[in-house]
Parts: sequence; structure tokens; C-alpha cells
Amino acid sequence: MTDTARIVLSRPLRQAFDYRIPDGQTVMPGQRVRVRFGRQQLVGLVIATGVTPPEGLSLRPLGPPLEDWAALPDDTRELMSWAARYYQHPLGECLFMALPPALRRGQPASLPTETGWRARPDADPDTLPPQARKQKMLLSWLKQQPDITRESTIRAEGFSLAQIRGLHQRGLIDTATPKPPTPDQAYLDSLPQLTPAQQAAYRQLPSPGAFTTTLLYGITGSGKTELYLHYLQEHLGADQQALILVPEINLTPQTVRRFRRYFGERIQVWHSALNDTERLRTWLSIRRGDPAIVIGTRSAVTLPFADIGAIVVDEEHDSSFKQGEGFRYSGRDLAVVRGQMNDCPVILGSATPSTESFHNARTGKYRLARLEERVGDARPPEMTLLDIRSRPLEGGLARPTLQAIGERIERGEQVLVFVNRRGYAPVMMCFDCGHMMDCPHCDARLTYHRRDRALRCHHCDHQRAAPATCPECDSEAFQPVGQGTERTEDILEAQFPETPVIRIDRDSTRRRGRIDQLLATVNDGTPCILVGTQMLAKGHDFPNVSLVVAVNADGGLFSVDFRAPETLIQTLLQVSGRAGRHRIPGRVLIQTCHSDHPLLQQLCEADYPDIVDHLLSEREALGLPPFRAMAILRAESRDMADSLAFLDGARQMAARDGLAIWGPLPAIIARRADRHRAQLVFVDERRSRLQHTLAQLCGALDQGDKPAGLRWQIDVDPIETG
DNA sequence: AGCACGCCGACT
DNA sequence: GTCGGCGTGCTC
Repeated sequence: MTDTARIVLSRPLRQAFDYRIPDGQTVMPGQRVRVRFGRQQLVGLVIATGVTPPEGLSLRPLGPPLEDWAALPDDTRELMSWAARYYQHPLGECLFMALPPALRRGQPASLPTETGWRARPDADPDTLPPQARKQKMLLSWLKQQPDITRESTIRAEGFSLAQIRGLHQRGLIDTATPKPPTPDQAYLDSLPQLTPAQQAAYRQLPSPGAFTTTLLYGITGSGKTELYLHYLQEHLGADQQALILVPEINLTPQTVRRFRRYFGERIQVWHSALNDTERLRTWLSIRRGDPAIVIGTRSAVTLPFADIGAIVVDEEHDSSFKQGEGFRYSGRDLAVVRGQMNDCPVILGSATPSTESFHNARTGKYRLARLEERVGDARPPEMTLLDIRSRPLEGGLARPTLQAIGERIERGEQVLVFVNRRGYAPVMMCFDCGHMMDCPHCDARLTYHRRDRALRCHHCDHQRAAPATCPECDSEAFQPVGQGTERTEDILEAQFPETPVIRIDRDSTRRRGRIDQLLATVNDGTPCILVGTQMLAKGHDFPNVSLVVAVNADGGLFSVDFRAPETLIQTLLQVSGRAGRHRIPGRVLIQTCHSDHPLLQQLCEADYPDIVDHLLSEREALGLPPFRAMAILRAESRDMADSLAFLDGARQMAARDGLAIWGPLPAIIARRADRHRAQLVFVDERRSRLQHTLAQLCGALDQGDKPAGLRWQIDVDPIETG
């Protein structure tokens, strides 16, 4: 059958649909077409032509194509098809995810040509009537502009469409087609010279033009970004494209500016804050083959690159590269697959590489480049454990901790206090009857937020006013228990009334631009105390911070999640990395109740690679990733019994394949937003067998019946195992 | 996912 | 007697 086409849709269906190609029409894989599907008109994507449809089906004719070329190029389609198989996600949803929203909706793959304006040479603002003040301003402004000015630029300047039209009607300005932006070579800086240590690491980076993956282990403050910049400048052809993946939080205007200084207009950004038009524009530019260097978050790996010369994944250990819902892919891992498919080098950079990547470097799958010297006079901070068992605490801070903070402040330095919980206190408890405030919808405690006297659940959107007395026994001994950022802020403000205390967490930075505002104080160098959550560990440099305090390191020591120790070490090292970036030697104080814990001992004494080797030997002994492939089947429903029964059925189906299956077990937070969650864990040393089992299982689960209201999903290479 | 068809409760 | 609740089944 040469006149058939196989189509997938942007729907969660593990199925493709065949259509008849009408006479005289030709289509190719990757092309968008309109199709009638049941009673609806949809956008379909061709994945194959000349297929043999299932027997006994009468095919409907294909609708018209949306363009006469393939929207999705072959390599991007291949990448997303690979991902669909690997992550067991419906192909249609994966492929459509690689299209910008405008194209998913069926809009044309072109942008309306932008209008530009310029003032007539003889136009005189003074001829305008006095009441047309704004028009006068606009005309004067336009006359100062050297060339044709885009309408979007004029509007960004604060002028309105009505004012533009007014001037046009008076015949004072003309429309014109704006020129495409060109890189202004004049302002491009030359790159700073590499230090000897950086040069040595640079020589270990891969040669261009062929696929290799290199793990760049560069301690905090060693200047990994300079290496990326040099690498791209030296190895990227003038016509080539490159991809730099970063965690969302690191994609700040400062980061972009830094790259723009050297690469000018070649730099394009891709992140969740772009609107649909911006997304379409950038996507088309990449598809067209503009020599862009894209700085983007995980989904940028799906962009339709025409000629990609290099891929960099910065902070490769960061868990935000893994999508947490829906299509649960890892941007980092897809970047490596993409490098292989497009035959280009991939560089994974981090000061605290993931155990997976380190393992791959140890086994020779990745090459390893090391950069273990800080730039300039900066020295790595000195780590100290402070055991707080049977020590009096003031709001979670021990006396010696407060002393150390005081000393630094007096010396005109800055201090960073890391608390891993936002809010005032994670629990509210009655000291008479023992009653604790629980979320009515989740198996979790409500967090007390003192700023707005509210109790909030951090797992759903429930919140309520905080009662003054115990709702059970009316006792007044009803108090917050434990440490949050708000409480630590209060304590520090009371202890150091002269010193500004700046809190950085999701609550204090909710408003856009607020974080930069807060950090401005820190950046001007005046003595202050920064209090915050993990947010502080990512991306920012605080040159004047000379002391870092971790208020409580113990959460990760005894967690059921096998990744907790790794994450704990990474977070502590990343936070520590903020200290002592300049001449001032940094110090890190870790408060703990388990100063004898081997992991914390190692943190103080051993190098990161040695700690990872140790973690890896534990993983190997327990048969955990990266030594075995892991996947989780999760189910949630109105009843725990339903969830467990469903997973038990799945277990029966998969059992004969011979892989290890753990569970079903209720999730750590068994009830979340009134949904009862359970999970089944699959582990196997042969990834191919795991993948085969999962594919079979998905098919069977799709076919079989399930209790009403039950939802299930598969998570391959999970990062959260609770 | 949509969108239809279909079979049981409170309204004109 | 109908309007409409959302359960289940299908879409080439």
C-alpha cells in the first residue's frame, strides 16, 4: 500500500491511525496534516507512509497538509521516538511535545512579517498640534533612531499603536520592513584567558565533530563556564548550532548576558516563561538553521536543530532536568542520546556530578575532565561538624553557631544560613494533649507560616488560619515545633538587630524580579545574613559570604529514598561553594545530631569523587541504580485498596519475566490531595528486558479494566522513590 | 484526551 | 414526562 499514511495525534493513545492519501497528494514523515478523527478535526503528524493497515479497516482520506515540508525533522523525530520507547510514553504526545504550541494547534509554520516604522526625513514634530503630546514624543524619538524601528520595539518603549497610527495618518512616518538582527561584532568581548588549571582541563575536552560524552568535574568557583565559552568559540563552526542546557533557576538574565557578551545575537533562550509567539519564532529560527547557540531548560533538547555542533549540560546532577510529571524524561539523558544521534560532542559539567555520570566515567562510557582549582586566590572552604545533641539551641541555632555568625558580621563579612524548610515551623503541636495539625487531604503535617498566621499544606493547596489554642483540648500550650526559614530569620534578627537579615525562599521571592531586588543588598557587599532554602545553593555567587551554616543536615541521613545521601552531599557542597569565592577564606558549619555518621565524616575529610565511589559501592551491594535499571509503576485512586489491588494485578502480569519486583507498597505520603497513592518498583540488570516487560505491561494495562477513578503512570529512572 | 451514547434521579 | 449526571467505549 503506497497510498497510506500512519498518523499520530497529540493524545495519550499508545496507538497510531492509518489514513488513505488522496490521489495526487504526497506526504512525508514529520509532516503536519489535518485529519478527521471520529467527529473531530485534529492536527496529525505523519510517522510513516506506505504502511499496511490492520485488516478489515476502511481508511478515511487524509486532510490537507499544513505545510509542504516536514515540520519535525528526521533526527528530532528519531530522538522523540526513542524517548517514547524508553520512557513508555505515548508516541503522539512525545512527538507533539517537540513542536511549539502554535504548531500543535494547527497554526501556520510562519510568523507574520513584523512591521517597522521610520520617520520621514522632512517630518517636523513641531508641526503637530500641542495636544498630541505623545505623538510628538514618539516622532522625536523615531527621528533619533538610526534605522527602521520594529513596531514591537516602539511599543516596548511605552508608545501605543494608536499613537503610531496617528503619525501615519498625518503622513509623518512610513512603514518599512525591518532588517533581521545582525551580530554586532564591535561589542563582542574577547574571552578571558584560561588559568593553567583551566587549560589543563580544557585539553581533556573532546575534539569536535564526533560523539563523545565528557564529564567535566569542576569544583565550585573553578570557572566551568569559561571552559564552555572557550570550547564553543574554538570549535563551533560559524554556521553551526549549539545547545547549552541549564536548570530553570540558573537561566537568569545575568547568565544570558554573560554569553551574549561573547556570542551576541547568536544566543537564543528557551524556557517556560516564553509566550507562544516567542516560542514559535525561536523554534522556526532553529529549524531554519540560523547559527544559534541556545541556552535553555530541559525541553530545549527537543528543538529541531539543523546542524548541531556541541551540547553542554551545566549542573548535570540537578534533579530539575528530570520532568516530574506526564512525560517523565530526563533532559540530560536525552542530550546524550541526541549527541549520539547527531554525532556531536556532549559535555556534562558539575561540581557535584551525579552518581550515574560518575559511574559512566569510571566504566569508560564517558570521558572525565577534572578541574580542581579555584580561580584566583579563592580557596575551598573548611568544613566543620557541630554536634547539637544536648546543646541548648536558640531557634535551632547553637551557641557556637551564633558566635561564629557574630564574628563574621563584626569583621564586615556576610553569612549564609541554609535551612531546608520554608515557613516558620513544619509542625504545630499541643504540649498538653499532643495533638498535631494535619492536612485534611494529605498524610502530612501543616506548616505554620507566621507572616500571615496561616497553616499551609506543602503537598496540596489547603490552607487555614492558625488557631490560637489547641482545637482538641483548648490548651494554650499550642506551639510551633521545628525550624523553618521564617523562624530562623526571626531569631537572627533578634540576635543581630543591627544587621540586615535577608530571607530567600519560594515565599519571599514569589513576585517577579523580587529575588534580584533582595540579592542587590547582598551583592553590594555590606555585612548581612542570608537565610534560605536550596534556592540559595543554585546559580548565585556571593563573593563576600565567608561563613555558611547548615542548620540541620540530618534529614537526608536516614531517608528511605536511596538517593537521599547523594542529594544531601550535593546540596551541602553546592551551598558551601557559595562561600570563600574571594580572598576571604570560607568556613562551613554543619549542625547535626549525628556528627559520627560516616557520610558526614567523609564530607569533611574526603574529596567528592571518593565520596561518590563510596556511595556507588553501596548501590552496587544493594543492586540499585546505576548498577541496575529501575522503573516505578505508580497508581492513585480514591481508595488505597484499589491502588494496591491494581498494582498487584500488574505484578502478576510482569512476574514471569524474571525481573525483581518490589511492592506494591503505599507511597511515603500515602494520601495526597485525597488521592491514595501506591507504587510498584521494577529493577533489572538488563535494561532491555526491563523495557520489554514495561512495554508489554503498558499494553495489558491499557486493555484491561481498572477501577473507576484510578490513574496510573510509569516512571523510568525515577528520581523520587518515595 | 475528546466526544458520543446510554441509563437512572430532581425539575417544569 | 424531560434535563442532565458522568460511566464506558471508540476514534484509522
